[in-house]
Amino acid sequence: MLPKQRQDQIVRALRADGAGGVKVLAGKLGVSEATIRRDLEQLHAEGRLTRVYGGALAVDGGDEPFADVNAIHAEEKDRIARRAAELVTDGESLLLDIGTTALRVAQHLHGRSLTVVTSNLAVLEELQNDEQIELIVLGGFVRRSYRSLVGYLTEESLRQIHVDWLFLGTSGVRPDGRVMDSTMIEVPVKRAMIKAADQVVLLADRTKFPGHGVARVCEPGELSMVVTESGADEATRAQLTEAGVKVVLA
Amino acid sequence: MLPKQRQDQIVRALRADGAGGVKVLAGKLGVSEATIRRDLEQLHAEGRLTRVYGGALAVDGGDEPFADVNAIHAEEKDRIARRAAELVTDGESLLLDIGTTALRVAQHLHGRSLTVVTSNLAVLEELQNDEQIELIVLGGFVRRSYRSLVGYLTEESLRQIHVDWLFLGTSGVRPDGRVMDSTMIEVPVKRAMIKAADQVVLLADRTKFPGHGVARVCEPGELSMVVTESGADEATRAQLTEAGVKVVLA
DNA sequence: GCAGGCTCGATCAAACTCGTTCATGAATCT
DNA sequence: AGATTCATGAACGAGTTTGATCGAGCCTGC
Repeated sequence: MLPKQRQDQIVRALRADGAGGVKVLAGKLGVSEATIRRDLEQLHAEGRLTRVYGGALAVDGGDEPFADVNAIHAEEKDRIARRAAELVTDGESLLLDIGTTALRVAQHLHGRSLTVVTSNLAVLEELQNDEQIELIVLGGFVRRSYRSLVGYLTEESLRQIHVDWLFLGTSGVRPDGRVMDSTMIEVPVKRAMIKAADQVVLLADRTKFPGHGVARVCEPGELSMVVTESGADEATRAQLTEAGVKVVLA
Repeated sequence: MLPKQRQDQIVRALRADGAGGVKVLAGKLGVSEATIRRDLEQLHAEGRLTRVYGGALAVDGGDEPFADVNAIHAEEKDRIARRAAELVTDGESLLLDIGTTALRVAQHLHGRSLTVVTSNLAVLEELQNDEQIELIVLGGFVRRSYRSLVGYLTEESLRQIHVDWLFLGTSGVRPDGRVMDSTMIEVPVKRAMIKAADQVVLLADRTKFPGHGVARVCEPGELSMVVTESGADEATRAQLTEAGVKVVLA
């Protein structure tokens, strides 16, 4: 990427988020923090952003809280996401589900050569400026509360593609191994996603074992792998293993 | 290949990708980096691209988005966008094209009860938090430099929907009334958009009359209306009127 | 108000890019 | 045929960008 392009993207990223930390920007754009600092200095001199300690603010909407920049990550959930990201080899394609779980996976994909397909608007924002990643957005109706795309357009788009990996979130896994979800409207999309992937990986921290949900997404047999953590209910894990699902502890 | 041909191709490549590095262009065109540098120097002198360290950027010519330097005709372009937004009645659906022109229309839609369909990521960002608006995103490959979605997924999504209004941007309208675009890759998407709308409205400020572009988007007869401003070339306007297009001055 | 962790700018070496120069070969002119 | 023009690629020194490192300064929690 050209230096000028990178600087344009920094400005764009700040417009989207209101603010950005040096470390975050460096990760997003795949360069060192030193380079980001130099860019910020230059852009500040040009009046295209406001430099602050730890990062920069967008120049117009500069009243956003900067606290988010140093937000603390939920360490455990992040470990699961990191483990999931390690499963994928460069050059492969993956499908990221709706929800924060999938967003966390996306955060670990920066700088890698991958094709990412998603209906998750938070993932789109996260990876929008990452040149390395070929990003494909599924169509659909914007569901603001969940920052996602749903509906028949999404399902139709899924029928047009096929990927190596699917990373699926869930509201909970029932004791018999069935994967559940709390919102009906997402279920047809999740089913279509399962059909569009070779490997279906479920991401679920220990609080999802066992868990509830009104809508059944799929049977355990439809999963290839479950990434979870130690502390997840033994019986449910056994049920999954029996169904031929590989259970990985992050 | 002739030098002129090669230079045209460089300009075309930049329009498609937004920017290009010397090394990348040399590889693409099968010549040495020295030759590319000489070409870039010459094209820069002709104003057909912007030279930057490491390569070149596409020049702001067509309905080219997000180059940050478009504060020039902002006032006039905004008047056209406002006029366009007034055409739509609450409860109706509209399709917004790629580009800054469509983004400006979106900025005038806040708070209204409408269904907005788009493949423009800037429009998505603009309307994402507007509860009143039902927002539908077309699928597709993310084209970062233009903040848009393109490709067969986009076209396929367009086949699934139909809207009342389409607001179309352009790089220029030829003297015979043909609507042109500067980037080939957008054309199939724009054609699919035209098919998916009852009323096709072209938005074009006076600098687009007459204008050029490598790719033909549609014949004047396919348009329902053109919103422009006084000062736009009379002859071209007459040509449009003759083709049955209503020409509105903002 | 103190300690520990971050962030900062400065500095340096390595990698990259730039414009210039020169030699080569093809096409055109004399 | 010989001379001239022109585009091209290789080579080179100068200038630019980048990432790593380091000491100084700033923030936060105790």
